[in-house]
Amino acid sequence: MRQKDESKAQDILRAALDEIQAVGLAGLSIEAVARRAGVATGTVYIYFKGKEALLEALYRQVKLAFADFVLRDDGRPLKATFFRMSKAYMDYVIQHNPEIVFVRQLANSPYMTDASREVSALGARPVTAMLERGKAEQLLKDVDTAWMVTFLSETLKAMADLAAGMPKDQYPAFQETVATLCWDALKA
Amino acid sequence: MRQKDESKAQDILRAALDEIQAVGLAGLSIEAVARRAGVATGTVYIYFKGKEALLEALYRQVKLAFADFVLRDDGRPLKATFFRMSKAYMDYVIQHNPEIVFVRQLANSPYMTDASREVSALGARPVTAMLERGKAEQLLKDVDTAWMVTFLSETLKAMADLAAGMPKDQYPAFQETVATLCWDALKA
DNA sequence: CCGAAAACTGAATATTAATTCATTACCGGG
DNA sequence: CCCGGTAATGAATTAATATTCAGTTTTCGG
Repeated sequence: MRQKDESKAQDILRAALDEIQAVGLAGLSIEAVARRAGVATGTVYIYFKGKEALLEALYRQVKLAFADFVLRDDGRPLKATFFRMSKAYMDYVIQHNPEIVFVRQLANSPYMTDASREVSALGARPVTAMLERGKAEQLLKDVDTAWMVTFLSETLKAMADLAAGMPKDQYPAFQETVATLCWDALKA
Repeated sequence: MRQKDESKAQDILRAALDEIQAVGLAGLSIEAVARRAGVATGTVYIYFKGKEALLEALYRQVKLAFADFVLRDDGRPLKATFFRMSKAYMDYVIQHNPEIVFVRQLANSPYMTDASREVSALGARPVTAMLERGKAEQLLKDVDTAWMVTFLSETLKAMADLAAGMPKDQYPAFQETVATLCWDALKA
């Protein structure tokens, strides 16, 4: 009996991501996704129960890939870890524009399910852990961790956007500056 | 002959805004807007050419209202001014949450037209002026002003969002905390 | 090589929602 | 108080697109 080709599921997710960047979540059609992935519309329904399930799977994949990219707290001195993670975060935003666009658009859409919300918290886990350690070591302010996570995530995201159209040679200095602003904001 | 009731156009725009907050731009239907505004679906088309025109009119109105919202640098010591403006900015975002949500969602959607992009340009002047003064007085870091403006605006916007569903009595402390984070980030 | 089981197809169907329009309700002037 | 005209209505129309499914192709074990 013939086997499902799992790389096809990847093709479809990738096609959906690119299509969303092109026409937005509101303008996304399964037909366009299928065409872009080089399969028939019906095939999409073999790999995903429906549009909602497809978007949920995509969200999950994007968020978990992100967590991998930013990497775990490696136990080096907090400030070094903080800077490394902050810079990695900005790198990710710049190198993965379609993913960022998708996540932003899904967040306040009717496709945002509770399951996706859970995955989102999971993706923020490494950042959360690092900030908890900083608070425990009294190197960071005694401020609600959830507030800090939002502060750091949203600030880095917004600033990385700013760097999108910047000459490459200015970027390292920019990155250092932004990480310093964030560090100064949160340090005790 | 019967007159068009212009307050009805306002009702429809308001209903669209609230509906978008409830179901997102992707889930917006004219029927739901009409129901919320207490008119028939056809009536929407008397006041707006179509869905796209409605959204463009709404965007224009929201952006111009935001531009009218002026925070003056009153010449008091910089830190006091910084805190007052930061808090006022968050107040604005909280009091106009539906508008903020709408603007964010439209920005990454196919409804974002060039006309809307033009309307968007105004607004950050008072913040810029305050930051320039701080740099001149050497109270703030010597960092590109445009970067600082983005940092402050986007951070305050993101954090104010977080406060949207917070018990009222926690808000003043939250506001103070966030303003302090931003001050510590930018101070020399 | 064959048969079967599952993948794959894409046209047909169902659904959803934007837009239209024939009809009715309402207002203001004569 | 009645009439002309516009506002308002909401069911019908149209358009787009999500989903299904009967038929076809591919793969794989024997």
